[in-house]
Amino acid sequence: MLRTHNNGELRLENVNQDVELVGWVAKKRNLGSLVFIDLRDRYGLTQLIFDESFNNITSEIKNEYIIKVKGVVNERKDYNNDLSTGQIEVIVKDVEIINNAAQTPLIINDKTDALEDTRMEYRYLDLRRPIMQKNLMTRYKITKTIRNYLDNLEFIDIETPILTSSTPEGARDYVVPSRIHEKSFYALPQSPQLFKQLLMVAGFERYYQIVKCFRDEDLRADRQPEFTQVDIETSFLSQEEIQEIIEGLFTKVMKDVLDIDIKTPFRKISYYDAMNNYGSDKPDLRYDLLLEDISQLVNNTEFSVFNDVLNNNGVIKALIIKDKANDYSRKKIDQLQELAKKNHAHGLAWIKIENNKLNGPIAKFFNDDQTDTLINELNLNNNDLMLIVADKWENTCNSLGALRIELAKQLSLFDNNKFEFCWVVDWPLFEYDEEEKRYYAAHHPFTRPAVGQETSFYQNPQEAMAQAYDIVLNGYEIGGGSLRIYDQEMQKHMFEVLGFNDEEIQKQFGFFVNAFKYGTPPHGGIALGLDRIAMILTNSNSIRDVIAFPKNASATCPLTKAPKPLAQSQLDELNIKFGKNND
RNA sequence: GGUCCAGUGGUGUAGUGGUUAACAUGCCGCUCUGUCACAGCGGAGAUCGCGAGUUCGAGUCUCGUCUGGACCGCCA
Repeated sequence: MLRTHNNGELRLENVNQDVELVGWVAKKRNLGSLVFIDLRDRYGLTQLIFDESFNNITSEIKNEYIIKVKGVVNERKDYNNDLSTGQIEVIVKDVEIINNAAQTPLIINDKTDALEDTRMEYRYLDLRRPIMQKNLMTRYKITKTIRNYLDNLEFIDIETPILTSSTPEGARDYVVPSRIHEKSFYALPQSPQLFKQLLMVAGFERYYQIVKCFRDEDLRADRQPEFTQVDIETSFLSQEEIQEIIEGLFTKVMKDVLDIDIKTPFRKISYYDAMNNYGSDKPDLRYDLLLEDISQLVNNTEFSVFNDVLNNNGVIKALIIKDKANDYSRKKIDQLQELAKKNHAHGLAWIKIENNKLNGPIAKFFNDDQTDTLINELNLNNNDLMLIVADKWENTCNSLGALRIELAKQLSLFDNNKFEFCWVVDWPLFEYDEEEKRYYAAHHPFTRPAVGQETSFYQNPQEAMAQAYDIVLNGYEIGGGSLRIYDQEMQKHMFEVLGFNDEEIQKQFGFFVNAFKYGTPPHGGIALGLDRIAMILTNSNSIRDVIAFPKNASATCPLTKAPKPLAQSQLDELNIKFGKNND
């Protein structure tokens, strides 16, 4: 052993003990005949002190060198309250350089200001920063807690294949060419959905897996092409029973990881209420700032945009920002308008309340009565600002929802140490694609229709609701689940609504549909996004900060440079040839 | 596929058409016995992502291109 203690554990009670420490040189402070070195390992920092007899060797020691020291623990003259070991130091009696280090391209410190690009290229150095170590340890704590919790509830961890079969619908698949079977490909799973349902058919009753999933779609700050899902499936449980299990899981995670007590049961909000009130299907409940439907208050103004929208089944909604109109200049409002347009609003109207009157470009369309109605019904006061979108329901909600989030940031409406969970329930079963003139499954094609709609969902698909539920934390969708169809006929109808004929069903999902013949239990489950959960619990801005080796925004790995071209011999073995124009 | 932002010593930034490209940090050297973002003094280090254009003159303006980031589409 190179050490008797780690760099985070020595305390006052160790004073006068002989110790041996090893670690990386985090910082050297040279005061001439007295040199301090902060020695770092994953447990923390310990201050070493060298007298002038070590001058030859301390001048040789640079940042990130690995050194081993023998010494005596000493009480410091001045405590450093920022360090767990801040009351002691080690007076060095002997030192050995274990390894040297080149100048690092980034500063190994929580406060590094290296850009993401540099951090990714030298990820192993980035991960040496205490904050990143803490993030990954938090992630580990989360998975460990989840495993313990589920193990105690008699869930069993079963692995499902990574090399599997491509399925239509859903995200683009990552595919892997088969060497043995020419012109055939495996697909990497977008989720173990079908396998976990088959495990229910098999009779395991309670399954979980913390598993990598793959989707070949464009990335975002909270989206990676490979990501980790806590995949859970149960038999014979109701939606409420499944939700209780998950609420228990998060209660335990929040307690064990952050020592925070959360309240259960979580609020349940229907999809339509979430959209109407928060302008999002994943509402951030840490603050109010609700969308107000003002369609009925402005339905007889002279403003043609409002009238056109109302005549075309659109809605007019507003965000009311109390007592902040003076803080919102024309320029700032224009920026908000850009954001609204990005989210598919045609425009953003605004009204400021000044001297108990409406002010702004559209104020002139309101007569005195309409003005009074608006002010009274909405309890408007001077210096209030109204941001108004008039559009199709979905566009109105979504664009104001985006503004709500932006305004909350600008006005500091939320506390980063607050955690507000909720369930979003009562989802539509289908979405209709106007261009392709067909229905798509809103959740996935194995979702059970709501109670009472089992027989009619394929006659009136547009009205069918799903027994699906998303779990939302602080405005992020951290999981989604549903009760599944377990009736063979119903599953067949589902595929029919989605436009599959018998032959296609057999070809794409035959193995799955056939399994339903042999006694399939009622079942349902959920998949939780581990990366997002870890991102939120570590207060990170991106899931890349809780993934050891993530891909960058263009889906490449800056460290290994993947994906890369293959050697010709490999291509030959796989029988892959490129066309003349794209070789 | 689209929109927007960025690219300047090792790292992160400033530089808004005009001298020798500035600052912080890191690095190197010297001084210093209580620092902990140590301090002080000195030093090295950048053909300003790449290519073309406008101009007497381009880090700065234009076009193209590459790279990175945020978002929209997409993500059942």
